[in-house]
Amino acid sequence: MPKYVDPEARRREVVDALFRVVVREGLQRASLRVVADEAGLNIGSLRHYFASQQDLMEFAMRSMLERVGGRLLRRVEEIGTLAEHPADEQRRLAADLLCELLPLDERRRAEVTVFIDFVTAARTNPALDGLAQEAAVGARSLVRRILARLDESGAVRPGLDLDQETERLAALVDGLGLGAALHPDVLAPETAASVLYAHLESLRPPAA
Amino acid sequence: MPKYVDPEARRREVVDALFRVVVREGLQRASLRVVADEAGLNIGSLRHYFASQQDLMEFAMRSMLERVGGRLLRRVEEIGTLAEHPADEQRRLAADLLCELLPLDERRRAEVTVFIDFVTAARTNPALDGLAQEAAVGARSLVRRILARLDESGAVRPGLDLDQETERLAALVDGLGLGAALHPDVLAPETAASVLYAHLESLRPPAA
DNA sequence: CACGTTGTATCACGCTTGTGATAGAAACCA
DNA sequence: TGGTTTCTATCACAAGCGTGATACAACGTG
Repeated sequence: MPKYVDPEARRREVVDALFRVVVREGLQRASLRVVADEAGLNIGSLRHYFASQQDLMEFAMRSMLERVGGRLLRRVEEIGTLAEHPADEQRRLAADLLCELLPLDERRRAEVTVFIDFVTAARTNPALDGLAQEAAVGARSLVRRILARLDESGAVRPGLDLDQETERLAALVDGLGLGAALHPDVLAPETAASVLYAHLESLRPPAA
Repeated sequence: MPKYVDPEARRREVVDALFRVVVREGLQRASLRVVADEAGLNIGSLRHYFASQQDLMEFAMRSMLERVGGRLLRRVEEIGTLAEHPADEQRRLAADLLCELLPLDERRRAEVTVFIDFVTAARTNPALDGLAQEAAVGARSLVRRILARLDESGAVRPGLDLDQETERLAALVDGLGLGAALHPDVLAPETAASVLYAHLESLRPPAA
């Protein structure tokens, strides 16, 4: 009982293929023909689902951001109200959450890698620039919310400049992700994670 | 009295042209023809100074790293023995130095931008990978040396894990540079600098 | 059955790419 | 001056690119 192909599923397959190509050979090698091959599709079929190359790129980047963003938001949900946990655990949970943005396994490594390529490409590609901007704002908003919760429940030193700390933490995560993704030999992913945990520990209130 | 062209100067001109193209349109658009045009040269002339495209890319990346690295080392020299200054100023000088890696003016913005493009390209370009590795190691070595000096002269809290703090500071600078270069509207370069200064202040010894 | 939609597959076109080959001008040296 | 090296300029080629056009099978629907 054959049916029409689910176009949404097809698009997802194509995007997955594109991600594999990007991880393996970089965004600049992700031409329509190469992506089509990787997806086991004819270029004509691929073009039936994506009107143009720009269209594919834009859709792929949006998909990536939605996946990562969705995962993060879901994890925020799971944690729920941080205030129910002891302060040590609150900071640990916050770090766990942000570890989603570090290349600690194959999945996350792929996501970080693809993210880097798209974000840098967005600088000179107007079609992607809006999404990159969105991602930057969204990431800061998430970090800010985490810090605010920690602050409200007394899991971090009082009187912190949350705006400043948001930028510091966001930049730290970006830098750790970048370093661990591009130079795992120089910065081991586990080291990156431990630095992140230590950073959050450095925000804890004084012992007395 | 015409003389033979200084090939070294010519190569430098070509590399400068390449940098301009990369800043303006991205590394991906920096083809031999485009770079030659930007340099006001014929592609044939360009190829007289660079055997191949890979050769040009490699030479350009090495040039960039030497420029930035040289500037940093020179500034370390200028500062000399940090221990001669009061602790507050030592930390400020350290931050000043690292600000060389933030896009605080056109020159630094160009350098950071080109750096990002080359380092990400290096991931899938074996010819550039060694240089990128070198840069990553060198940056950490520099940061480590700065922190060690601050530590020796008591300008930072005693008992710090210098390895950990090196990675934290290096990642922070990377993240701030990346954010401010790619999304200056979201992260103003001056904000990035102030975050960097604040970070070093957070390492100061307790008041008592 | 017939008809419109959806999906797959190919061809051709114009363009850009890196590169090999070549020719000739310009500069230097003997 | 003649000869060698340095430099500029151009052509041709194969390869890859995005894309428009088209043909045809597969499918769902009336």
